Amino acid sequence: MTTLKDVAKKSGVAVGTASAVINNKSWVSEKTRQRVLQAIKELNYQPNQLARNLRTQRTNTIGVIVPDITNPFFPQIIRNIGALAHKYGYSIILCDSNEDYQLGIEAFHVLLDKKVDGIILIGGVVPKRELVKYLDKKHPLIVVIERDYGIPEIATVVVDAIKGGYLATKHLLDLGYNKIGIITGPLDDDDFYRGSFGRYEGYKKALEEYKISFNPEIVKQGDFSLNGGYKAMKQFLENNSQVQAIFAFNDLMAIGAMEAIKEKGLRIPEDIAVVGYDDIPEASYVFPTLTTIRLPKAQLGRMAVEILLNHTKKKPEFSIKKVLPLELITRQSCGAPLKLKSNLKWRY
Amino acid sequence: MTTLKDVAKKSGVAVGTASAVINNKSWVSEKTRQRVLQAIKELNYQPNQLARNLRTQRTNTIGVIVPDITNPFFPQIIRNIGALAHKYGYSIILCDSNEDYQLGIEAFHVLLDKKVDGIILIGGVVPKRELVKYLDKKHPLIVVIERDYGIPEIATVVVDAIKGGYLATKHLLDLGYNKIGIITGPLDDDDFYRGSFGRYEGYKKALEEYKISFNPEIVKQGDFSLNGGYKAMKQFLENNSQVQAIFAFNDLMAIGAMEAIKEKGLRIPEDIAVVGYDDIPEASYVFPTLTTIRLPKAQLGRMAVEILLNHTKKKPEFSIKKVLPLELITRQSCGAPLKLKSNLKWRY
DNA sequence: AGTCATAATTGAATCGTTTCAATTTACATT
DNA sequence: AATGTAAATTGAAACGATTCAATTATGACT
Repeated sequence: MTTLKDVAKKSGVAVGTASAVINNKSWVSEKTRQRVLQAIKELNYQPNQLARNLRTQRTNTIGVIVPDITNPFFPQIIRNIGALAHKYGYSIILCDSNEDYQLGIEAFHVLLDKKVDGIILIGGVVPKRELVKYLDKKHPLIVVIERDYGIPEIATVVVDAIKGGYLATKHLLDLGYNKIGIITGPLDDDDFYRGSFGRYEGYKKALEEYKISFNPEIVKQGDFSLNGGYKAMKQFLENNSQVQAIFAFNDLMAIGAMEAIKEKGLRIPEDIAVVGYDDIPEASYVFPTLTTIRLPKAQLGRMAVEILLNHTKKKPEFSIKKVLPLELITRQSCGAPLKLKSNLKWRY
Repeated sequence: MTTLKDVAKKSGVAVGTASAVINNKSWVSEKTRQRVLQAIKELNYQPNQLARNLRTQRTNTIGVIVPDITNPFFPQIIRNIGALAHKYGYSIILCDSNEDYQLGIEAFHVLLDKKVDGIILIGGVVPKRELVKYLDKKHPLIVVIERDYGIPEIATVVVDAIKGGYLATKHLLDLGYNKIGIITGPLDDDDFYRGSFGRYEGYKKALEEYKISFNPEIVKQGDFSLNGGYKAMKQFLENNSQVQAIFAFNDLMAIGAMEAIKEKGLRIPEDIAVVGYDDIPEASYVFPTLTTIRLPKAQLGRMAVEILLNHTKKKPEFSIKKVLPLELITRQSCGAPLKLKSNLKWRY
């Protein structure tokens, strides 16, 4: 291993000077700079990052925790985080909490241990109570995507989830569906609906606007997974709940719900319409294609990185919160309900 | 920041002893061990990993490079790598090369720079010529998943891809399809078919067995992406190539091909049958569901980690290669061709 | 030539651990 | 009590960079 000392010796300067060249401090004379550069090349010297990390207490690494890497929504965000971070010379340590708070907390501590320069939390991967414990201490900057903990020291990048929930529900109401079941995220002790709260509020707001009373019996809890959506939908179907449409709080659950509906021999949207949330790529190639709320995935990721790296030297003294826009994407899984259309019976 | 020195002072021992306690070396007496532990607790001491890393030249980190994190095949592997690594106290630095050799090479160098304890390459993310450059130098252990570079110093975990290609093709041949087009991975200057070579061989082997001559005109190059599959299929359809079935070298391209086929108003499998490769979750919920070759994704990931961590202290002196089993999963996208079935015309 | 400000350079201290040769302690044996 | 051996403990030297106060060189100006 060749070290800075070797470089210094070879080029006949002090290690401090060699270091200055590497970090191109302006005060090194051109002559010595060239000499050092030459030695670096000849010795094929690579600075040891570990020594650098120890001395500077920085790692050029940011930690990312995602709730479920197999949910196609997240890779889209991760890709953008990774690409932008790379551009700025940072790497990412990725942790998958598998929708499990315990794993999320563990991951959080690992990242603190590793002295990452910043942490990006995607979704509600760490419970609020755990997070607040670390705010008084010297902690790396934390940015949360798609979850608003309401903690001023933590930067937040979200979409207007209430509007999202509202748009999805309103779309169904406008088409004539009155009994709209919802499949939410996991209910939680101290973090209500794990951040799917906004969608929930939006749903209720739309109902209110259309003077339809909220019916808690057609609210089922999911877990943001395909299977969770499938199972929740099964409950709707078995309970003879008579729902005319379903608003699933993410696309994966929507697709799971569609599986259950098709399995039962019912048609989408003629018998039951479905709306999702996220707009993952799959939404446009499942059958029928899924109407959903599109989140700006690339922007969410990039914005989080921008915020993090802009404040990595010194913490911002004001609280940061960005709200990004979302939009309704209309596809096949919604349509006017049967009674308003032809009465033709046809099964898959 | 409280350091080991503080702990040592507080408990009245030398720092060497305190260090020994932390790394629970057996020769520390129970009495002093307790004293040190007590001090650690009272001071709420956390060892500084960066100092540790520098001193030991180890980081408890493994680097992972994937070709495309938005391809659902990879998150399944990543999850398993991450989970097992975490269990053994390791974190992963994830790099997404976006199917771009240049980015793959950059990622590789970043990982070497960061002094990761090992590197897992998934698929052909780094060209062979780049890899061999680093074999004479002191490099971390490298394990490659789903790609056989044929370099003894590099550990390899693959499936029997020739068998995979063979099974997929044979299945179609058995159903009566004779003209089977294929959509391969990217053709490459120095890395032929970027590791999709095995599937290609298997395809040819099956044809041979059925005495069907190989026709290079029905071989199209894809890029392992949905869109790549879509475009390749378009070519087949526009060229009036008369293919009766398609074997796409991964599921994503197969799904893309299905989109093109459906868009053209043709039926699957009645007009054109499709087989994929990987068995991503989507294969079972697209329409029609996709017949494919299932790869043991969890096992691939876990095996790579096992190999890496078993040899992280000292390099193995023999070359390691594991071949895992795969299987054909039959779903709706294949069936006997039209002439052998009913002649009913029906379009989507 | 002398003075002074500025530009370059030096090298020891530091970051916080682990490691290991040297030393001390404890205890059994004669 | 002396001796020998094994068990505990010590603390200085690494690991390889960055930082910064101190020093030296350079050149402009009188």
